[in-house]
Amino acid sequence: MPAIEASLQIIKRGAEDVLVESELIEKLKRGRPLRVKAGFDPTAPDLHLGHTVLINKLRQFQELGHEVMFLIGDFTGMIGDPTGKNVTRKPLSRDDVIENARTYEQQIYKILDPEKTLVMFNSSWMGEMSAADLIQLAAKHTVARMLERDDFSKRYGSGQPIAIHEFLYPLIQGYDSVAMQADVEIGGTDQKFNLLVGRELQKHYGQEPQVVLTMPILEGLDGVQKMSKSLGNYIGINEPPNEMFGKLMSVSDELMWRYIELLSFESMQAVRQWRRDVEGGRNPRDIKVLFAQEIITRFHDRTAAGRALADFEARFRQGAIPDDIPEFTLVGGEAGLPVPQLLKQAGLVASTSEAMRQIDGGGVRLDGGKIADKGLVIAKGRTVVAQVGKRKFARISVV
RNA sequence: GGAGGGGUUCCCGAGCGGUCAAAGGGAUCAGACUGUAAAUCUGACGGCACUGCCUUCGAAGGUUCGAAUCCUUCCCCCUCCA
Repeated sequence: MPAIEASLQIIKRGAEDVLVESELIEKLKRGRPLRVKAGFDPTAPDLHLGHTVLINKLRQFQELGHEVMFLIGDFTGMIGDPTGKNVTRKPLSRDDVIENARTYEQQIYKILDPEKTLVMFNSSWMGEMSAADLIQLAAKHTVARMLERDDFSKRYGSGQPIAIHEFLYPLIQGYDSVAMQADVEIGGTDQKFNLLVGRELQKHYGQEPQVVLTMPILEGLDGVQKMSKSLGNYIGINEPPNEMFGKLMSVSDELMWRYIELLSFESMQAVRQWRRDVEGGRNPRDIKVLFAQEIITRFHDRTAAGRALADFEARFRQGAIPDDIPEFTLVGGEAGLPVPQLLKQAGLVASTSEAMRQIDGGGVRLDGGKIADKGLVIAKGRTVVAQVGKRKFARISVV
């Protein structure tokens, strides 16, 4: 195992907070592998780069010889969230959870070492807890302490509803640490409160409290809100190389540095050099390209990364149509298929109304040429390449 | 248990019998400019068989020639008191 000081440097890289650092040093000094916990929601099996900030950190722990416990919070997922606002969030069945877990494994092992990763489910201990046990657990915390949590106090203060079960979630998450005997728990900064509840509960249950390590939350493509699937501002790690490249290139210059800091495996020295280059007049775009190549190589491979770059250059420097675009065969009437219909059926727009607006706004091209006539009909037997905006393409045959 | 306030289109938020598919802002999309960056400017922003028609203002009924706006019941949220 590497020297304590070196380990500490790696662990702290990019981290927001280490609570409590002296305790971490104590734990490291003992020389045995630490049990490192990180919890994930069972409902979102499509991982995006935001999730990988945490997973990258877990990987670093593994490289230092520690044991990673990847916790899937299926218990709460199976209860579902009865809050009125989230009606879409339906309870998950046992099968859903297992399926999701499998998808998780598939994805996280692009980063983590399967040999050193333990996948766990909190239903295995929470499922056996009785109502009496739960009340006992709830008795270990007070409402006042719960209201210390930032979002609770804000919501309470501004008259937003808080359902009782929301108070239970931090307790359950904290109890997971007890059941898992975690030495370290990693989470986003937004999880800080919950992670600290784990420390409290561990003390109550006679365990040494875990060290809490928080990682910054990665902003989404908009640069403002956190990256999340529901906000649509994410880059999924299973996305095709071209998509990834396009999205990474659309990241703003300021945000780019944030992404590099939290997602790149480049050394700190290399990143510092990039910064100096840009300050000295180098186009930030060049750095973005290098970074995008690294990420695509991580989740696909080097060849795919190269192809994505070449495709990108062709498309946006020379206005060419990309190679692999979705193909559709649509059924038209006697006369053929009106363009708004065609765009809608190919999924390029959400409605024919939108299609018409896009045509009015000059955002629609057929075979590379802008069209202005909303009534245009594509005759049977023709094949056209339709384009809406800069990035949506489809090759459509009308039969 | 009692008293009061409130639920409007993706979000915030105006409207309080006709001129309302509903002001304004944000988000979003498209166009121009670019480095598919930012900023800026322009336009759009419920749906459709689109010069018209259909469905929206918590839900269901009702009054009216006409309702997001008035009435009734129900559901949900918040505040204060207990």
